Amino acid sequence: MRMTSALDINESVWVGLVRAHQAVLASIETSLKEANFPPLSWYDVLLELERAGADGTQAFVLGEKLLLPQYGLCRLLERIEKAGYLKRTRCDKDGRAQVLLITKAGVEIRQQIWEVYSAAIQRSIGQKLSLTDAETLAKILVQLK
Amino acid sequence: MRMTSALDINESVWVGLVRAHQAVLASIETSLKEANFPPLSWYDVLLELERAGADGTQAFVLGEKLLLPQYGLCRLLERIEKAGYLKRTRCDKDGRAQVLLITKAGVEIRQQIWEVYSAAIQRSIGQKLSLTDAETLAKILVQLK
DNA sequence: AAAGATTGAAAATTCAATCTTC
DNA sequence: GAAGATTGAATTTTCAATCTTT
Repeated sequence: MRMTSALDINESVWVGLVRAHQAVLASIETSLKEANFPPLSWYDVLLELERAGADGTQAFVLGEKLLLPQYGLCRLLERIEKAGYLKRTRCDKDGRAQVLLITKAGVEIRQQIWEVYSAAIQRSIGQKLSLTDAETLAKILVQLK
Repeated sequence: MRMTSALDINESVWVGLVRAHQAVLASIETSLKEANFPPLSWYDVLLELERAGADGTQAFVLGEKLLLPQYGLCRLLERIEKAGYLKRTRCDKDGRAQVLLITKAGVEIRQQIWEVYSAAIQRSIGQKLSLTDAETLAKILVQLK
């Protein structure tokens, strides 16, 4: 009789990671879409800008944090700005760079999105895992970064 | 002193899931791109077709397995067929349906992709987790489906 | 030249139909 | 009418430049 090899277990982890990620993500994106809210990527941007406060954030710093390619960030910011949730301004210190500021409307939508978003997280994670399994999971996942 | 609430832990799980997934995925996609191989979605299709054997697979069954929307599957199959890795044929039993067959070239590329793919999995998972952590992780992730 | 940002064109994804067969 | 598949148009993503400032 054959034992499960170390090779197989890593494949199982990957398959599990893909399935779990896509299940939770689908649940979240469906909730957002039903509420007529923008996609999750907008939330990530708005949260970072809100955390940065009145000084704003440099665009390229945001890009590094969110692991977005230059053009990806640029086009994402274009759309969010067009929707009125952020402002892009030239940086005083460095003419090449941009400083990003969240608008009042941006703060409001971020809060509204969070209500739907966090409820979806509770539904798709909180209701499926025991507290101890959730804690164990969070601890192990950190090692994969 | 404040305890971590059950609410917070679920957020941590979600953040961990997103980060871990994207780290491993990035490693895999980078390896595939370096080797000039098609994206991962092609692999999933080819693997299913290879498993199905000489009888092939009905397209809509594949779509359900891979959780793809009708149009998404249709356009994916278009591209893979155009690359010569599968054939789409009308189903005898049901004129609405399609039977998919992997080609010889498809079998070959699937095998080549797997060599790169599995190596990337070992690097981004196997080298970061102990065997027991990997086993625990796989077990807990299944519950999130 | 390097860093930060932008853009045109191509490819992929999505939405909302539509088409064909049952 | 419903199931399976396709398609036109719109949006988003990607690649490969290009532009501006340091």
